[in-house]
Amino acid sequence: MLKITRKVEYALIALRHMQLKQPEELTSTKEIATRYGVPQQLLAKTLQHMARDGIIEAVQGPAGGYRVATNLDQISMKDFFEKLEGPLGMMDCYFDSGCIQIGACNIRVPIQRINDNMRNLFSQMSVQEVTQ
Amino acid sequence: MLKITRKVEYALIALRHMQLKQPEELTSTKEIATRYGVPQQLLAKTLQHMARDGIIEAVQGPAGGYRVATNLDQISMKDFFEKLEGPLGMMDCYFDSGCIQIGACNIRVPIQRINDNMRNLFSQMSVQEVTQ
DNA sequence: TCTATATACGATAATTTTAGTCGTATTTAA
DNA sequence: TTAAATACGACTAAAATTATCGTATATAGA
Repeated sequence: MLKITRKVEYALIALRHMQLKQPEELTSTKEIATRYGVPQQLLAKTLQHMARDGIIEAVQGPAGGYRVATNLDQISMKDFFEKLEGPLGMMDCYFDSGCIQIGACNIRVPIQRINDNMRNLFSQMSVQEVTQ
Repeated sequence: MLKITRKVEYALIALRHMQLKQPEELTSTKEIATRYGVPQQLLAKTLQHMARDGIIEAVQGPAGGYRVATNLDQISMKDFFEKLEGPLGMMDCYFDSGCIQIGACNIRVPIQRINDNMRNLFSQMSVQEVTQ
């Protein structure tokens, strides 16, 4: 319960690794995969995902790789989570209204309150804070 | 990601339902299951679990049921989560040290920081606040 | 005492989500 | 031209979650 996914975990590992280098320096998927013992293909997809989202920048071809593209101070953990995993809610009904029981449900409002607290927590935390 | 389980969801529904009654009044599993369209057997196990933990009190036999046993003001959402689901960590390595990569891992400390924030959030939130 | 209705609980099955792999295409430096 | 890198959809495997089954125990009320 309340666990982060490997995708997010690998993304954070990669970002932290890249931040230890010079801003312009490139890092390949393979380098991170072997360094941290992480499955290369899954990591690759995660890095491609982050590149699409503009968090990192991709350079193709041999001697290519990735580098941090954004000021990680400007992106919150909430946005980071949502870019990688979609809407951040402890229950699906926070966004969906697909729940049939929604009329009978007696905890929708309370759960939203908890959820707001959690979203607020991660809104105030930058990726920089975590990976620095 | 970062979702609560049905067990916790059903537990909250049950607690909130019981709080709408007089303190001594009993509520059966069936009553809650039919009222909120929740699977009775799973709810039953959850209520039994809460009874073992002293959150609610069980009365056996026909016309039996459950009632709230604790002052829900005195129990935090963190403790509530942990009673029902075990240790509350966004990554297993927060508690376990089974991770082989633990030496190479570069985000253990950062993740612990996030985790501490989340545990702190739920430590300061009482069950009463949520279910009142 | 018998019966119906309730809790107690371990074992197992079904479902859903997450994690990981495969195959192929594209890019580009050397 | 080749080798090493990113790009990406489809598929498979594994794990976690959710739900059900079967049986035992308790007890109020007829």
